Amino acid sequence: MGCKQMDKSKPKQKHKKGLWSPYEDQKLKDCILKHGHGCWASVPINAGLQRTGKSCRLRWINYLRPGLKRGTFSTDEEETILTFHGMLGNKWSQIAQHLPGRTDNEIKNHWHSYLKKRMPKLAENEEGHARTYTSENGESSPYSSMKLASQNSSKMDSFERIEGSLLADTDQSVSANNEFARENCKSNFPKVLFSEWLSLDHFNRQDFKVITSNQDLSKNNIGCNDSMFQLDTFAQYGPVLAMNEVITNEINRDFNNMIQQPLKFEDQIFVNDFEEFISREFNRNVDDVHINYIF
DNA sequence: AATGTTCCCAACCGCACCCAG
DNA sequence: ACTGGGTGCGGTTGGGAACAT
Repeated sequence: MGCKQMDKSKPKQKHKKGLWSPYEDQKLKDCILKHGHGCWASVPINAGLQRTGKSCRLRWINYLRPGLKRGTFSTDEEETILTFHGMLGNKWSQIAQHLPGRTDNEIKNHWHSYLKKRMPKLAENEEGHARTYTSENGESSPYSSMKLASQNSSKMDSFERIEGSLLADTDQSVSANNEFARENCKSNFPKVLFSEWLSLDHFNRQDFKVITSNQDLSKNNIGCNDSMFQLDTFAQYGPVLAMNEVITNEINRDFNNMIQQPLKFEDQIFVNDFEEFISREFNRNVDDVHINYIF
């Protein structure tokens, strides 16, 4: 860690609280777009904001970060929340990893506002043949047996494929899941895939190559045959981005300048920069440059 | 229209964890 | 081994919008 930009000799500033103004948002956004966030404690100083680094981080993650979905949750998203809440309990950040563009805070709020209230109904439907599932913290989820029973659903399939080895190795699937989630948080599991302007149908071993800050990995070609979820094979390679090989060589230098460190979730801002960069440099409509998030 | 109540969401708070010194 | 700073997470709260009376 070690935030070298911090000036510890500075007298304690009175930090502003409460809602963020559009002006503050812009300042924070500009600052992070320009410098990245690096050490959050230094962000308010760099941005000239009278906020704590913690507050800046929260504002960025929950509101300003590119790629965030706003608006109401789809039925599919709600289903996902219910499914993973049944498995993980109140592990909002882990649940959020399965809902691209949604934040843990948003999911948590949605849960308390809507989904929790639906639980009694779901539980009623389950009455009589409920096999209560107990999460790691001892919470029982009356609806989770239903969810667990639906492990053949596509969502569960994809989840299990990603976590397959762990789940297969133990009958303590809950702890395995949590262990995986912990590891997943710590690891540099690929967070983003540039599919560029090709559809995923074009996604194959020839078209794509891995770019990484790790030189040892940069030689590897990694691809997949048909679906996004086979990208779990990427996991073993650490931080990766995949993109059309046609543009790879041309942008490699600029890309490496942009990303000096392994990717973190918050580094999606660089992705956004990169998207603009591609569209500008290669005369593509920015709408045709697609980014797919992998969780 | 005025007032009271409920609901939702953004943001804060406190704690745990990690890591460098 | 200990300490202190930074980060991330989950619980909670406060304010404002929407709704009811």
